[in-house]
Amino acid sequence: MDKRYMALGTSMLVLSLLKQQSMYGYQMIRELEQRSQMVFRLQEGTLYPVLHSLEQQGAVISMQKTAENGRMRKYYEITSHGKKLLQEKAEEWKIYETAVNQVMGGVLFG
Amino acid sequence: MDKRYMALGTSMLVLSLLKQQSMYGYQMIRELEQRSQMVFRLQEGTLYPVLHSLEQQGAVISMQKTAENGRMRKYYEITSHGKKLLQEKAEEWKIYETAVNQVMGGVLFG
DNA sequence: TATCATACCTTGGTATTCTATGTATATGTC
DNA sequence: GACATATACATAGAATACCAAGGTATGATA
Repeated sequence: MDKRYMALGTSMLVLSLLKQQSMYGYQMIRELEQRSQMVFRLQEGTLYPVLHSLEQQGAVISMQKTAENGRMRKYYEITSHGKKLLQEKAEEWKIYETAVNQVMGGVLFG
Repeated sequence: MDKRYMALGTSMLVLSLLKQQSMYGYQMIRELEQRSQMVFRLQEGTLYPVLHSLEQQGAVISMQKTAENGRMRKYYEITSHGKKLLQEKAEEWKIYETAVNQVMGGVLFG
């Protein structure tokens, strides 16, 4: 994950994954890589603190489960508060995206 | 300026302003506010260090001028190196923007 | 049994931006 | 003339986001 770009919040991306389905941390890292075509390579040192923080805020809840393969996994589920938070962040992202493109204007080519 | 969002680099926005015309610092702050409809409210404590850093990198050059009103102004001009840098950043921005929208998918509404 | 992939976690550091502050000049207003 | 406001530059210190590097532990593979 490139520091210059991710400051908008790993939390927004994490919440948007969890809105679609409950997941465990390790899985989120793989999912983000896939869905972003390797643009977002989330580090564990980034993700786990973010998850803990989101749980403290009440945006997600966690449940320990033992998978078929015997491994321990900590599944995270988004709460209604988390959904509201995500909605807000998504709106801010749209505003931000528009503003950048407006300023960049002629520089962009696509 | 909201810390969560500007991490992509004030420098990209600054360079894109300077590509269009030479400007002095104070002017850039006003311009960015206008062009982004007040989304980007660059702080002086952010801008000036960025300008100094860009100058050190050779992405811009500065010239002191005294304006008609007698005020001192430090005009900045983008160099060819700066233009190349801007082009790179603009391409990264496009990649990043696409990736976010891909991950966000259903969450976005516009 | 050694190594790899999975799965969790924390500590310490760097980079970016903000807040707060300082200096100085010009302009408008009372 | 005095004072506030806008212009115009600058720096120091704090906050934040993210990463790099390390640790623990289990299951699968060779």
